[in-house]
Amino acid sequence: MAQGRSELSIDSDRIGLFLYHPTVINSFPDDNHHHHLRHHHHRPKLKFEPMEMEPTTTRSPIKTIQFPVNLNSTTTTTSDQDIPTPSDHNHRTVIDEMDFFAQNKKRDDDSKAAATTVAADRPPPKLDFNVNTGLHLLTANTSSDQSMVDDGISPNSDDKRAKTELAVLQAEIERMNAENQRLRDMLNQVTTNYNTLQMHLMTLMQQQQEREHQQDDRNNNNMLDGKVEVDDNKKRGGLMVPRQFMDLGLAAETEETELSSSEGRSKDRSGSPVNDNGEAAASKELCDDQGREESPDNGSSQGWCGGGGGPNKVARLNNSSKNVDQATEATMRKARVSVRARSEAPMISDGCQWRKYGQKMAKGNPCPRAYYRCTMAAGCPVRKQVQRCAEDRTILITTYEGNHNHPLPPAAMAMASTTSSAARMLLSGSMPSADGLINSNFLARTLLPCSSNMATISASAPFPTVTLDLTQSPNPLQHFQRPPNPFHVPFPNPQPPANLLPQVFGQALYNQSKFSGLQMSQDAQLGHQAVPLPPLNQQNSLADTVTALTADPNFTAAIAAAISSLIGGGNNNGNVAATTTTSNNNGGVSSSNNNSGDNNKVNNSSFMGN
DNA sequence: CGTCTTTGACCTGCGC
DNA sequence: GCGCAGGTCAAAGACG
Repeated sequence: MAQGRSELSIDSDRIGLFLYHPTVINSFPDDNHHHHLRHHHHRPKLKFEPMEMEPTTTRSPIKTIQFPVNLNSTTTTTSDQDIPTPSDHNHRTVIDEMDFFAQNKKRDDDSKAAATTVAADRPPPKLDFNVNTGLHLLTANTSSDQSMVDDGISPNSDDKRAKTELAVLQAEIERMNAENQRLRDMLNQVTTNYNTLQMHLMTLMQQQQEREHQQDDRNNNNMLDGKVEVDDNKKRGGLMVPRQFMDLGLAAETEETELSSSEGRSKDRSGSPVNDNGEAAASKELCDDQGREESPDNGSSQGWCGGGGGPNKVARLNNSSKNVDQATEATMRKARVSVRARSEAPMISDGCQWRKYGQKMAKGNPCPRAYYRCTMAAGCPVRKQVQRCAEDRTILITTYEGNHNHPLPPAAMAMASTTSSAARMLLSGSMPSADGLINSNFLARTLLPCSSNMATISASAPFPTVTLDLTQSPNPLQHFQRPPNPFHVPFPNPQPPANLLPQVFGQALYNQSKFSGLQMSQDAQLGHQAVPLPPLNQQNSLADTVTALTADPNFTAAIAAAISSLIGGGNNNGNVAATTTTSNNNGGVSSSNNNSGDNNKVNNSSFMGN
């Protein structure tokens, strides 16, 4: 809570209309969405065409035929082949399919719905079985079965026809699948780009706020009223979020107020800490004050109920759940999204409220690592670690882990969606591999189009981690990221320390070397540059797209609408789903006895604020 | 007095 | 089995 208060809150509402359409809270819902999207174009055909649509001559015979056939055959046909029983049902289904092909062969005139429906009544033609088999095979995906049945039963001529069509259908299906995959990738790219843009906007706004904030502080030093206002904000704490919800287009006033409040908080904090010793205290203050950059990570762990313990506890929680989900959840829970950003402000708020539950000196870094837990909802599993970069303490490294199990305020959506997207992609790439390796190519290409040097993937880390480096300005957004910032004093060099880049990119390269993606060779070539880059054409096109989008004042609305329509408003759903799962787990999680109580209190307050 | 932060202790996983 | 490091817990203190 305290942090929530002190955090600089950035009104993301202005940035995106996602607010009401949180796209990425949960990875699973997204997956579903993607899946849905994947087949969006074709599925309807599959379901409905067989009966009514097929006959239509307007469509290409191949497309219309393919899916209808598959659907019909899947359930009934499979049984036919497997068990060649002369049951009426089997014949009927076969007949349907047969007629369907017959139509194709004959042409379309006869076809129409009548063909399918009527076919059921007709006696099964001789060839039906063969054709049916072919269809069935397609649906079954097993070529072996197909060949077996075809060879044995069908006459040569018909069999050849069936095979030919089959081959055509298969090719078409493959093509469709490829197209679906492409569409999925495109959607991911668009989503990620959008999220990245949001993050950049947040960063920019934060910097601007810092400026304003400092100016306000100067002014406020002479004006007590200003402080009073700040104090009010502190007391309100959670109200900040509600305000953000309410005022999508917050005026500078709000920001200033929040900023000033954040300063006050930072002061409070600096005073509160009991110092062990001079150095420690100094480092703590430095880290604590500055170490609040966030991005609610939606990593994607539905099952992770966040209760106290580490993976072991997670396992315990998931014991009751499905085994399959276990592995997935565990993997997802491990997925982390790290955000690197320069920030002199005491903290940056993404709209979430956090409670600090621990601090630890990490090896190799003089700055302590702070552990925060999301307190916006009871049992929210999301945690974040905040630590300053050892090489450049002006850089805040915030690592998010877990998935929010509650609706996020608009202010939190930007970071949440960004991190969740990154985590989701990370997981999507890593899931197939047992060792948690990541398809860095895909992810990098997805993340990088907008900012080629912003995103890195680390598979060598204990957990699959995506690092979003906001310390560098992406090409398309340079004008964005580099506003004259008087408060950027400590950072004469906007670029990260020279010794830092090798680590980040070297890791990415190392990871890339592990993968044999389609563009492996390309990445390898790019590897010399230590910057994974997407194909130039893709890069350019995306850059242009991003530029165009940014130029459009309504781009966020357009994107949000498009994505939300595609995803089908999974935001809240995802949250809800996560909540239910979490609630179950919470019992176990509550192992953090006192914490649970604290969380509840905190939650109440936060909700009241909301 | 309630809430939040601090911080030492504890737990767990991992490598040797 | 031991030690190390990361991560978490929870009592105590600080703050409003």
